[in-house]
Amino acid sequence: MPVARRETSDGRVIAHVDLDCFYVQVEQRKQPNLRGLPTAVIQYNSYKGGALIAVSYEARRCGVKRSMRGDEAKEACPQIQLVQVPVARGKADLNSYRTAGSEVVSVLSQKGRCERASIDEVYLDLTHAAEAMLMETPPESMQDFEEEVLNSHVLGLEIQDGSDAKEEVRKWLCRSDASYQDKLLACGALIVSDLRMQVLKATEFTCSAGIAHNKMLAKLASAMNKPAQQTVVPNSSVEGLLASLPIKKMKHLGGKLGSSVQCDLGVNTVGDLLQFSEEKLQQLYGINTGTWLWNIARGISGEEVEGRLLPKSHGSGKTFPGPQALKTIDSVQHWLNELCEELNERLHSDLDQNKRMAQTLTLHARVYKTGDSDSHKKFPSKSCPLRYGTRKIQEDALILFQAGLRDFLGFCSKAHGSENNNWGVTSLSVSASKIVSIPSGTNSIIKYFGGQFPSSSTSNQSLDVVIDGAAPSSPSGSESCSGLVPYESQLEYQYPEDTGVKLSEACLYQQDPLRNFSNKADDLTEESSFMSPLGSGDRMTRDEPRRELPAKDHRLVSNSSSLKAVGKKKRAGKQLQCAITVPEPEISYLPFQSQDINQLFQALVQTGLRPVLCGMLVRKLIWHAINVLDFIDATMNGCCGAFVRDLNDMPLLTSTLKMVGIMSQAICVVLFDPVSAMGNSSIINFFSNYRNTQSSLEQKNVKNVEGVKISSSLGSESADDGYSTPNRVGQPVEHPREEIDTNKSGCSAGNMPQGRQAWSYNVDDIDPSIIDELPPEIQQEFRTWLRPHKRPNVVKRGSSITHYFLPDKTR
DNA sequence: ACGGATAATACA
DNA sequence: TTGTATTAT
Repeated sequence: MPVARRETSDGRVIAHVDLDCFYVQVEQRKQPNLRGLPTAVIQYNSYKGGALIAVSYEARRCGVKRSMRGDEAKEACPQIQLVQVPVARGKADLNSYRTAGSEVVSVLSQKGRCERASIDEVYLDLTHAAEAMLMETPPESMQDFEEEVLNSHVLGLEIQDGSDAKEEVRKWLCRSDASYQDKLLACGALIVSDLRMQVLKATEFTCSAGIAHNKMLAKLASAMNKPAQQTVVPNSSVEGLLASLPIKKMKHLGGKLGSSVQCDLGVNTVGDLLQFSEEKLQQLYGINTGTWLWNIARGISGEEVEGRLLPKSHGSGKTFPGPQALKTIDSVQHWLNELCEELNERLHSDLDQNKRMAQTLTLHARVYKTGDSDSHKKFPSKSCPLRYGTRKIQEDALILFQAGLRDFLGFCSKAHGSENNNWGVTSLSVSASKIVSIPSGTNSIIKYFGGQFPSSSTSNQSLDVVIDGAAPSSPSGSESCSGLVPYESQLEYQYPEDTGVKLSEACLYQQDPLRNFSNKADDLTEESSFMSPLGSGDRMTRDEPRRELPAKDHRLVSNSSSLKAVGKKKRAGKQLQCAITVPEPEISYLPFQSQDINQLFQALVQTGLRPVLCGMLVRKLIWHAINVLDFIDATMNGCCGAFVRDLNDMPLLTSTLKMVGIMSQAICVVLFDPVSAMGNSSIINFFSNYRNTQSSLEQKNVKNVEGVKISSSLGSESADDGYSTPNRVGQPVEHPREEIDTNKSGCSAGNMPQGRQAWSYNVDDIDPSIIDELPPEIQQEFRTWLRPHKRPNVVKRGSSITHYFLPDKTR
């Protein structure tokens, strides 16, 4: 349910744009001879002519409906042209539609904030553009209008019989006695019609649109006149519209909730909800949903148009209906491999094109169980940190599946090989989520404060980058993972602590038997090596087997302007030495070295910004640092990354949450002063101040956490992956049990060394106006930290460890 | 258990 | 937090 916000800030101009039968249009653009013909897009030709997923308006007029089968469609409309969805790796490949959708977005995102709501829908916030037009060139001053805008539909505008609709629309658009809001909508209509023409020109796609004062109404309106038309919803027509709008037509009410509402309250239309008090609705449907219902009955919807042009997750899935159900681990592995390959491809596109990386891998499956009583039990979804590289994703996905299967089957079933007659997989999907931008944001901040950091000038030298060829990758291929591996044995597998270093080194450089067979492009990224700043000895000098580095692979070539390649050997002793290979040039981060975080904070304070803002900046920097390390880890499987992985690479462990705080600390220490992480350092001291505030309960938690850590070398290790071997270099962190934060410790100034100001802060106490002090290009990012979300339905459970470094997104 | 593949979001 | 459920196209 959307956030139920009460404010009726409805001077806004919101548009919803919807591509008409989008997949059909994409195919028709590919094959122009299909234009104007009744056409449908189908996938999987095999069964009953395939499933219809898009139907042209010509075909709809013939009575063809989506969710018909290809055969039925032929029956209803013999002339229909059926086009198949492209197939890749044995499954539907929707990429052409995704890119076509992006083309449209790039046109539509020009006149205001744009939210890509789905592959073929966007919301636009055109408030500013409309206001500007009203100021500069109001419709009433215009001589004539484009034909297109005169085709708009204006809800509630009476068109007399025999009168000219376009003339009526023209008059409505330039009514000088209209309300301010209506005038804004008129401007919106002009803008949207112009945008739609631009879309047509640039992409050859037609779309329909709704223009209203909020998202909900705009969405309703865009569906009212299709295809290739637009509809305006003036305030005056809202009441009438909702009064006759069936509940189920409303977004979010098309399913069970809508049915309940109809049932419980005995209502049919949205307007019928007007008679119920907000309290009543809340009492029935919860605080958020109740308020939301109360609002929509009045045409109120405070949802913001999110400025988001890209998807928040990527997924690849396939169903195996009926007889096609997968009955063996091997077949599951085969399909997982295909799905992961596609996912990997898309992740790499996203990385290349958008500089984003996903952090979580999730596996979903539908599995039936024959015979057993609880055969309706759902197969559990499982997730783990996402490591980049096809094979890693494939391995992890299989492990996740096996873990899920183990849960699903319970302990009853013995693990016998790969043959199992008890179950069948009817659908598989892998998805990648928690996508973050890689640290160009840090860069932008640093640039903004460029040169203002005292003594932080070690700059590039502080991060020495080694460009190196490949090191061996996992020998665990398909074969070592086949068969049902008992989950417990994976979990318990561990390396002896004291031999950690040697062992990992040995593993790291062992010859990979599969290496010569690797020929996939992505292997380049997963096989790159990464040197630890903490590792003993200089591994770079070892004459390990090395793959030639193709110069053309830009992923392995760093941009020397921001990252210095120091060759194979240079190790400057005590300075931070990170060997980093970046997937793209341009990536630079932390071009300074801070002796401790507080110094950074102080440096920021000296720039004149308010301390609370500086605290946010510090956090943001560290937050990006975390991303960097994840990135390094994912790309390199390096030793720095191993730090993180020790703490983080625990697929399937639910106690990961507890680790986050400690992980953050480890990252911080490693990034800022890894050498000192081995001994005493100002950072350690800095953090040790927090130990005092630690409660005994928290101590207990930490203890558990450590226990978990020791026995949690799950996943890659079980796959005998030299890279993923926990690369325990000495003691990971000197004081791993230091508390990270408590809800209120917030960092009282008394705890601060030398009585400096605290750089921590409490989001609740922040005056949002501080953001205005920031440069515009950063403001937006910070705003999202402060944006209040919804009232929690339940009282927040007190978690003793808050995320010290992560921005508090929930207020 | 053929409305498939994919995405977002709310909630526990 | 992870995992589940709902909704939509």
